[in-house]
Amino acid sequence: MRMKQKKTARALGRPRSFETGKALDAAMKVFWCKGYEGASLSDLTKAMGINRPSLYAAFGDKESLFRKVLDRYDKGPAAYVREALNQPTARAVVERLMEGAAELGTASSNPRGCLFVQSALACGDKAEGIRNDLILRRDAGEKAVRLRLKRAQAEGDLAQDVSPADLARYVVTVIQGIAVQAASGAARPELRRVIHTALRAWPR
Amino acid sequence: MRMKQKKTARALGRPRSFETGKALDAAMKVFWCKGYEGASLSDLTKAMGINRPSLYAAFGDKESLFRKVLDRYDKGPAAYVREALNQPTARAVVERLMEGAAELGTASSNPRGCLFVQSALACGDKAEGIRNDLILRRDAGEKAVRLRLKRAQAEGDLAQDVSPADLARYVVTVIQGIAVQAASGAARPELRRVIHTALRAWPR
DNA sequence: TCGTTTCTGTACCGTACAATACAGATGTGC
DNA sequence: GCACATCTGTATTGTACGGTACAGAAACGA
Repeated sequence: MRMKQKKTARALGRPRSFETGKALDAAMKVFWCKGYEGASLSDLTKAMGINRPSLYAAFGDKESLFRKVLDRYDKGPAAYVREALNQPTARAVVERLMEGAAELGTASSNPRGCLFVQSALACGDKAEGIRNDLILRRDAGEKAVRLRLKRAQAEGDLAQDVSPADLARYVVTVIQGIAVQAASGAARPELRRVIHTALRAWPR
Repeated sequence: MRMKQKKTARALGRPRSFETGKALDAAMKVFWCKGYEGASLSDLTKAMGINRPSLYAAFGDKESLFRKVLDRYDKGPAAYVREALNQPTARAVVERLMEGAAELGTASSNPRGCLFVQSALACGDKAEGIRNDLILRRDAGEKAVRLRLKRAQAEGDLAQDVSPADLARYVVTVIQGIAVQAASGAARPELRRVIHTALRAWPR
């Protein structure tokens, strides 16, 4: 019936004392450093600068908050993936993917490594849903690379005798290895040399 | 003074109702599946078939138990590394390393993935000591590969214009990527094709 | 048989966890 | 100014965690 009160989302009641975006970024860093299980609600509320009931009212429980953080990671730190997939050639796509992973994993403004890889590789029973979600997200990334390589093949940009599926899986494997290396403290120049070596496998 | 009572280690007092080796293997699988933090003492005692005070008497606290498990993993499931390093050529060494990682990570008799990689990539504050220990063990593996490649170079088995350090780090990165893939459910044939692709980077 | 030593099993401790109840604070609309 | 809606802060809940006290059981030597 009435369709007027949705425009400006007027604040009714006491306004929030924090920005949800900033709070999610703070939560992201905590999860990124400590993993899903390793991050306690006290860690989170302390980093976000809010207290527990506010967190629950704004983001739901810990699992719901983590999923919101994952979505934000997708659009923020992990946006380099989309940018890389838009490169004109398959070779450039893969180069940018690997370089982006190395840059993100070693950036001083972020925790090290990759949130998708290290949040719940192995976990207790309570976090299995999260773990499976992360597996799905990693698989989605691999599929996107595979489809991009298939397109490249259709465009004549990639030799017909290579398997886009195999090449995509190799690329994703190297990227995940880079994430582990970054989380273990590898420096960016070392990872650049790893990428240089990895690209020697490019089909010729 | 007297040096007689050490030969047969005669059992004094009530004997153990379990074999420490079997119990450690059971604990290994729990840590392998759930990670260091995700494995609770209840999970461990249930899988090991012993109760809590027996665990503490035999293995110390959780951290001490985990370190004993790591040592056993080194001599058991991870023994393929030493075997691979003994291959006659650098190329064979690297092939066996990658294949061993894929086989171990996807063996039906084991949990998936690699204990060293997924036990504590990211963790809470209490487990940081464990995390650092695992980083040191991974670094030690990389150093072993590097030294083996250096030896190969000295033996004329590896071209002089390649960097053993860079190549070793690439190999370890691929292996760690394989571990992530295996933990995420990748099948062995897929990983074999990843290895085939990865080996195309071998210096020619 | 008895004393000693070591292991087993139950029951428990203090702590930290994720999640919430409740009261007071702070804003909007009328 | 007043009712209402929403957020904040303290204080608390029940539960699961890692770790342990204590009593009884099972082996040995004398």
